[in-house]
Amino acid sequence: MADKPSIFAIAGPTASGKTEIGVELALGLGNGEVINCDSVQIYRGIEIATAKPSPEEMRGVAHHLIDYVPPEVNYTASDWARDAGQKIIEIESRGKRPILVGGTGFYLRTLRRPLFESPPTDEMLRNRLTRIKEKKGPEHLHKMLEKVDPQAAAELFPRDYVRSMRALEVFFQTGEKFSELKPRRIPPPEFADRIFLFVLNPPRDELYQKINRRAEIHFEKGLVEEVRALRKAGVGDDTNALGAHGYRRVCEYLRGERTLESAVERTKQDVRNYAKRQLTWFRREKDAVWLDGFGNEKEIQRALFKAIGIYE
RNA sequence: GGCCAGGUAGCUCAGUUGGUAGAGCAGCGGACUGAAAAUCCGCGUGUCGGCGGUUCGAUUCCGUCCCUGGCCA
Repeated sequence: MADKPSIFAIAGPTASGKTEIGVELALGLGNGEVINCDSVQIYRGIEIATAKPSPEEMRGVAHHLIDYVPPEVNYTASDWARDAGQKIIEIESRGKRPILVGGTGFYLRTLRRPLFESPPTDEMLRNRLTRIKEKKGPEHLHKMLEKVDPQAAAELFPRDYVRSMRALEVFFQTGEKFSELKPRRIPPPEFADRIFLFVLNPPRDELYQKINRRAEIHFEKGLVEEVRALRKAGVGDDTNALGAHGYRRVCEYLRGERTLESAVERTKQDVRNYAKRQLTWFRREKDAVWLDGFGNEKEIQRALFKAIGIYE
């Protein structure tokens, strides 16, 4: 265990400077390679509003799991955990150091503590359940779940249809109850306890200002045109890719459901609320080491280097 | 300058036939086991524009002043 090196993970809210400090760390280690841990940067073709690192920002550091899934595919946390796990092994086999960088807390948790064995999403079934939800309301799915798996239902809020739906899907696909499958944990991968998590935590008001500014820049840089082109190429409004921040609101605008101005404002709000939820998520990761500032600040970078024992 | 309508939570507003007030949004906290940039749960004290007056008691009625918007000069 001591013979294998640590794997560092940089997390934190959107716009907190994860990319910068991640690259800095890779360079500091001398042989680091970044593995993306962001559920949207995964997708190819969606660019402007995703904060994907540019070649200049990468500064020669190799980046993995970016731009490698077509936008019409719905990629999931378990897909990422599988791919990231393979990448870690592959990178280490070449004698390099993988660094996980990204703000999708669920992905990171799934990598460290694998989900229990359950079938992949059945799109047909999900569509059917979605139609039931739209027709009879989210609570109806919860009522259905109460009948087949009362224990799982008891742990969910009736309106939380995403979770009711998944529990129903698992039951219909396997005949087994979600609540009974849940304790059957898959053991964590070998590298799980070599992962050391750092969380950026900039001052809230500054973070929000940066988020607001960023959203405006995305629209100025042609976000609307990008969405138009994607839709023309056949990417559906209901895909994960076009559900991302900015994209989602632009789709509503293009469907005539809101004004362009309200799309900009609503996007800012979406991202602010999301940043807050990310912080809530990472507070739950008890082993995380918090870095109170933006990742592009020298002081914060020094704090990180000091914490992991790299001295300049 | 005159007339009218307003000034109530960070914003938009509701309300109190006089007993010091409440929604939405924002914001804050939380949950999260194959959609996670998703989905869901919880949290509402603020000189009710200022100053006087009437009243046991005024944010509510009266007077006056200030501010905003509209109309008329």
